Amino acid sequence: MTALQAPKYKRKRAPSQRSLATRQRIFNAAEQVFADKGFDGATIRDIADLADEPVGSVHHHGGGKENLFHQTVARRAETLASARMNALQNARNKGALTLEGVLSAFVRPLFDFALTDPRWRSYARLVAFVSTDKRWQDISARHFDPAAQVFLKEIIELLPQASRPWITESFVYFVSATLALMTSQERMMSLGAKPSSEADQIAHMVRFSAAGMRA
Amino acid sequence: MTALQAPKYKRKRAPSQRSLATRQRIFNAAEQVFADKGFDGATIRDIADLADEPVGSVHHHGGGKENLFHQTVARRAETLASARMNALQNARNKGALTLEGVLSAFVRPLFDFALTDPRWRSYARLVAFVSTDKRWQDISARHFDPAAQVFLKEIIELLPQASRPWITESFVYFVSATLALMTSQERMMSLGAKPSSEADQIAHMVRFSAAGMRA
DNA sequence: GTCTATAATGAGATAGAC
DNA sequence: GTCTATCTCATTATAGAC
Repeated sequence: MTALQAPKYKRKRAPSQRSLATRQRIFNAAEQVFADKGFDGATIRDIADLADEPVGSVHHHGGGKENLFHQTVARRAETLASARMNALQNARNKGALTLEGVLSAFVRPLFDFALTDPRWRSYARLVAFVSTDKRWQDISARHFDPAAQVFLKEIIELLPQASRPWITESFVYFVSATLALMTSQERMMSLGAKPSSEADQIAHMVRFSAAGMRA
Repeated sequence: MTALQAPKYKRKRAPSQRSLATRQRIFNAAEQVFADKGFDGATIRDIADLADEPVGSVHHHGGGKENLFHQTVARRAETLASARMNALQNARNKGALTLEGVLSAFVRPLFDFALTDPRWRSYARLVAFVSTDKRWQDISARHFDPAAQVFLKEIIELLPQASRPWITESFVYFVSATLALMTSQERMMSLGAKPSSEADQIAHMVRFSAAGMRA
């Protein structure tokens, strides 16, 4: 139940186009509902309604609520990890790496994706849920930690005078600020900030975190 | 249902000692269970079991799940807000305010309380839940924003050259780092940090945030 | 105020016709 | 693969004896 479900032993034949389409609609709906209400707050029925599918269909494709959740997170994880690694490589190619460059490479892909596909915005909130709930630590470790480790290593090289725990703790604060950026727009406004443009906010957050790490 | 329940119109007589005691045990249990599992994940039965009280009793004292949640958050909110204001005043009395001093005054009371009463540790996690879930924005605005506004104003005076949105956004990152400090111990370890002492971590976090704000 | 029993609802999951 | 109907269980909430 903690492992991702193994592929079916032998698939008799390839899934039909229609099957793939409903499958996608179900996962899109699951992504949005889980992002909006969290795992416990979401119900299979919410998802079924949003996908405009019968409840049984959600079970069929998802294999149960928990499994559906796993798969929903996993679906875009690889894409995100690759994009982050690519961004890091691009930053390297442009000359000497800076701390800001590394942090940007970690953050930007998520927001760039969201610009063209709003579904990535839901996925980002979903990532926030997974990252903050101890219950999903396994998922987090499997899908997000590997990339985090690479970035962490890069930061350590850029800050040779800083201690290892300092950098790790700082990195966690950086990630939490990233999640806050994705989820706390209302909170900022309730504290009286006129909303800056998102691009500005990202730049701010990166600057904030980089300065914090160098302290 | 969004407002805190009004005090009973006319209480016939004062609650007995025994009643007050069970009431406290119920709220202590609610605090812990809500902090561990969140609002949706928690059940009245979990709370009743932990308090060693019958389910009906939890309903009687709590007035329904949502009301119980509100009250549980409210119970310590005033104490926390006052302690923060006192800490700020103490910092002022010690001489010129520094940014680090202001941030410490905001963060430390929560951890100081937790040192002598572990229940405050649950409450801290509860605050994290409330602060990150849009659904509880009202509670957050009522109980935590007033103090936040005071601290925000102080920070604005200390950083006259910084823009208002910059400071607000930075403050949100600071708060998110505070919450991460309270909830992400495991995450830091899974990223390979040996745990620093809590006092060190708090000092780190304050230094990180102050440097970020000044950037 | 306390506690037992029970109502009423909504949840996840499954069986089986198509 | 799809979809309807149903099962089973856990939940919140309440009624009413003590």
